[in-house]
Amino acid sequence: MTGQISSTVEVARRHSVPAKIYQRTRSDHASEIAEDYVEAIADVIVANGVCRAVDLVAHFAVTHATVSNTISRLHRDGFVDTAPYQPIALTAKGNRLASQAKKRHKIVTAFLKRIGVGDRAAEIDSEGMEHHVSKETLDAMKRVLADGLPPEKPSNPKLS
Amino acid sequence: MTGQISSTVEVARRHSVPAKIYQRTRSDHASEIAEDYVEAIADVIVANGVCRAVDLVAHFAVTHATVSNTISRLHRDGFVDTAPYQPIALTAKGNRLASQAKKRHKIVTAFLKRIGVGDRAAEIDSEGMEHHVSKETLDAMKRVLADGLPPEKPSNPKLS
DNA sequence: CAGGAAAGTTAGTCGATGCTAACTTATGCT
DNA sequence: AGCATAAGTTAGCATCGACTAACTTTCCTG
Repeated sequence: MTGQISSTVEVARRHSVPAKIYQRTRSDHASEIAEDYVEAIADVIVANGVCRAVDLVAHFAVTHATVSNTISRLHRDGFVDTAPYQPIALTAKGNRLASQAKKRHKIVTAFLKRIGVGDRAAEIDSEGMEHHVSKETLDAMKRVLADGLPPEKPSNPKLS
Repeated sequence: MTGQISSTVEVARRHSVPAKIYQRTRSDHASEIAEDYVEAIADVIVANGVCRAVDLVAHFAVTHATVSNTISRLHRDGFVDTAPYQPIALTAKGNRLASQAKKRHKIVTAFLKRIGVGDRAAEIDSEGMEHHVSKETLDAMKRVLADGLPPEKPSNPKLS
């Protein structure tokens, strides 16, 4: 999966930024659903004591079959602990991922609200954005929440 | 594709926010790649006069085969205009999407830099985030860029 | 202008994510 | 206890996005 990529990236270095970026974007994709699921599972457990597949069916608006498949993958990848017809629990690994995702999610949501986005849109957008926010950006958001906007950078003095 | 979703969403209304959100996330997914591609194609055309598949191979660090497939889909969906062994042009529809994506991308990048994210991370994160930013959030970003942070909402005065 | 390299296409494969349909297991209610 | 309904699983299919391998077309260069 990495063999001939290096050469392609090599070529791409002549270009502005990209290439590597899209690699990242793609591999992230895989784990986005994992994050969404473990986060949801954690929420349901808090709310109901246990999490059943049917809760996720409702949460994600997909069919039972899809949830079943996805849970299998999560189980295969060590995020959840479950057995046929049993409730779904998080493993340590799953729990770590869930709480990390939740933290990030909260910050992004709070940040969006802080910059003037309405509650509803903030909820929705943070859902999509959270998976693409790097540590650096997250830190910047935290700083803004705590201290407000940083001073404007002197990068465009010639413009004024 | 919509038949039994309505009933599932119905069920989901008992829950907090979700359900519909994830529907959106999924259908967005399809168009994310379309956006990335038309944006890249537009850039390459500006830079080189024409865009060939090989330019996209470099840009996205994927194989020729993948680009070929993707271009076929874009053609099928009316975003690009091309023929075998010919350069790739954007249709009116493709152009519209490209310039819209580019605009959004620029705003997100500028915004991230403004809140203190480094150039490199701003480029990378905006790539992933741009597809998940609603008009409302985009407007909020524009306002911050123009006028700074809005006054803090009176929602948490008890906290201070 | 011929031949080879570069560019592009096609065929076949894989995994993720979704679906429907059909089946099995569990539960709950009378 | 016994059956209907709810919950969960399995099988089979489709699409997308990626890959490799093999082939074809273009185009440049000697």
